[in-house]
Amino acid sequence: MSILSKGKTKINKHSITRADNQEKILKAAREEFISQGYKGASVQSIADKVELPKANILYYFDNKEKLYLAVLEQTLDMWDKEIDHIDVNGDPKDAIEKFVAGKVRMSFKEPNASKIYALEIIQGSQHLKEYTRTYLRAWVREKAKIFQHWIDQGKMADIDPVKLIFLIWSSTQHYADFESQILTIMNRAEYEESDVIEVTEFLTDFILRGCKLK
Amino acid sequence: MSILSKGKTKINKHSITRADNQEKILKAAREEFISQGYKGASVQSIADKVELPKANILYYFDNKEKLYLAVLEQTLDMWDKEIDHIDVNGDPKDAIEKFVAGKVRMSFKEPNASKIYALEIIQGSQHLKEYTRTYLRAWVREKAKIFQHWIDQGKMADIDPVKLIFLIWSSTQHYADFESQILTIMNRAEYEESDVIEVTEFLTDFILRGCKLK
DNA sequence: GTCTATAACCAGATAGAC
DNA sequence: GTCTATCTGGTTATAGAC
Repeated sequence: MSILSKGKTKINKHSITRADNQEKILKAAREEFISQGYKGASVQSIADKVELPKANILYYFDNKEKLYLAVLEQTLDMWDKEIDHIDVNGDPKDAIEKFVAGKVRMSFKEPNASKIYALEIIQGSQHLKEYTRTYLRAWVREKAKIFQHWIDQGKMADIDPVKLIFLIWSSTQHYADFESQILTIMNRAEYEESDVIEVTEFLTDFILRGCKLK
Repeated sequence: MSILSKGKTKINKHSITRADNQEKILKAAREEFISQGYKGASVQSIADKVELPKANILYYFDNKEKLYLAVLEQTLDMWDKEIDHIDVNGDPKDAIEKFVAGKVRMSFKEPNASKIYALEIIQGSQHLKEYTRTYLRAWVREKAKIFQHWIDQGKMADIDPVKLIFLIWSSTQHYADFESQILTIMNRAEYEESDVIEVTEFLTDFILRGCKLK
């Protein structure tokens, strides 16, 4: 079930090709919305990419705005599945290692998920205010509480847990969002598997030290 | 002189009001380009904000694309002035403290400069490829060399200097780019002066520890 | 359900008066 | 230099054939 809406998806004999088409459309739409922006994205151009008539796209998703919302929703669902759960019963070193590694892997494997989300937030979170106010705020407070618990037990440095979460988010997502800049600076055409490993090692190491866990 | 172009600006008796108008237009345009995206931004809406006829804006900047480029250029110039110089003769602790503090101050004082830049990079750096390939790449390599020098002297932890620079960029700019998300999560309407101080303290402290400088 | 053709709209750019 | 009025092109969305 989705995070943004609670609607049910009907399954009938047509739904296989339709679901298949919808997947392809969402992927193409995400690329188009990222490179051209919301207004700059044209439904025609998305239709061309998936080789379907423009009217079909609008038939599936009603209009451009709903298509964009579907892209955002799919992104949030993807993240929700992927984000490692920080368990109060574990120890902080283990939790941070898993959290950082998960976020780095996600940034390299699905950079577009991070990008479309970043674009939306930078432009003012118009479509995600409610999601942020309810779901994300609760998530941050819950995790911050766990970190604070560990701090109170003297298990890690006495630092602001919320700022720690922001630092982990930003430093990991940077490799997705600023991909084009990083590749150009390093004079490379694309990321390699070794980059994922090196960045994970660097960030876990650095952040653990910042938390006095190493 | 600007980073992107090397053109000269003529100064005559009309240039005072013209320069004044251009400043206002660029500020309004930056806001419009951020909230609406490049294609979504309308010259009419920028004209309305500065209370000038649309044709005047186009007369000043020739066309929408050149106006956007002027906004980017102004942003880069602003950053260039602001970014603290890391001096090879100084010590790493001092350099990082100044660098982090400068970036945090800039993020809180001029969030829109960071936002318009982030939007451009996330969307593929189309207009900044050349700037990144030449100017920014050289800047990163030069600073990385200085860090490496300090590492070789055993003055700080043996970590990848380029990844350290990326971490400082991302963790500081996050407070500008993700402003809307951070404020919503913390249930606040806007940043306060105390936030600048707290974030600066948190980040310098954390990063210095990551570099084994504390 | 699918697709073609078209309506209705809006934006950038410019011609030309002042 | 400044501004009004207009042209032109491209977009979403829909009506209606298949």
